[in-house]
Amino acid sequence: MEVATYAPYRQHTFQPDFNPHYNQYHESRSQTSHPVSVHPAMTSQYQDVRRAGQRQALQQSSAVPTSQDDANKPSLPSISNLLGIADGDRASLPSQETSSPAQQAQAYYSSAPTESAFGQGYVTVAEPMPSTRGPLPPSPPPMRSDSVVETTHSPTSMVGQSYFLGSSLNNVEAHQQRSMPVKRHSVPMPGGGMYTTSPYTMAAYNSSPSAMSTSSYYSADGVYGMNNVYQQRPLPSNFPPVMPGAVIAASSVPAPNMWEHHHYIAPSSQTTYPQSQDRYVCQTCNKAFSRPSSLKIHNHSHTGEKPFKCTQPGCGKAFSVRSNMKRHERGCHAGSSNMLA
DNA sequence: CGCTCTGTTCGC
DNA sequence: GCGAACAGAGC
Repeated sequence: MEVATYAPYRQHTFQPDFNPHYNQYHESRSQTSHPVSVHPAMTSQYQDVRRAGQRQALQQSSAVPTSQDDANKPSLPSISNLLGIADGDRASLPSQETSSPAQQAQAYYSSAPTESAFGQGYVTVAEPMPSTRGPLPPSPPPMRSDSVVETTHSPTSMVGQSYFLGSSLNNVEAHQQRSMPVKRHSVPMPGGGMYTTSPYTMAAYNSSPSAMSTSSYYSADGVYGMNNVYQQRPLPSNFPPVMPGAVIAASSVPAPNMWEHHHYIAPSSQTTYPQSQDRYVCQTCNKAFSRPSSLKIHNHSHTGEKPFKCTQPGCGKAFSVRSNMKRHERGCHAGSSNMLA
């Protein structure tokens, strides 16, 4: 398993999926107005990755490079090390070698992200990743369940990380669930636009309830507010986001218990990460927001609630966002005689 | 300092 | 034209 895991890992190094921090940044708007944050860049990257990731995920089963291929490919140094190790292991483990690409992919996801820092620590929010900018790159569906299982093994100390993990796991839009067309969603997570990811998300949460409860999944403490909005408490200021680099470094060390290493490293890397910005995660789609009000509004998209009704007499249109309603009035009823204003 | 409101912007 | 998200202004 470990060997297989490494190879895939490399491949996905840049996928936002694994980068909770950015994942969050959901979607990204290719926007322009966020000069300061890294998110935009990450976002665009993320989107690209996301799409590519989806394709990749689909292809992964067939496209997963063999260990040898990986060795030849340029990769992060740490990964190379891992690969080298993995290769060595493979020599001794023929069975793994023969494993199908799909299996490898699966192994990769499950073990890397979840078991180890990837899943939990690494996913933290630098926000965004699992914010987003979150939204993230696509992670193949198959691994989720496995990864979850792995998660259960992680130490409770990972709590904060776990929280993010959830958010990062999928920023899958509720659309999927609702079968509504997704727009920009980004997902912060791997599944990115992949609707298939939604299942993962849920699977991740549900599949290992015990893990969540025992591990003190951050969201567990959250409370559902009105409109099904999940009210999460802001992350602790000292919340330790794990840097991917750190994780990689950790992973580079061959160890039976990967998560232990990650756990160890995570703390040290905290200082390097910016405080998480998106502390409020939509429980439905795992999308993270920096403001509770944003989360509330976002929740309308899931509930279908449209509290803002057009004031125009003949217009019964309703909107989930007040500004959209105003826009509507300005644009559609600008000339209307009934414009009170 | 944190939140809500509002306007702007992006993507469809 | 509309849904959705973000950032700034104001409280």
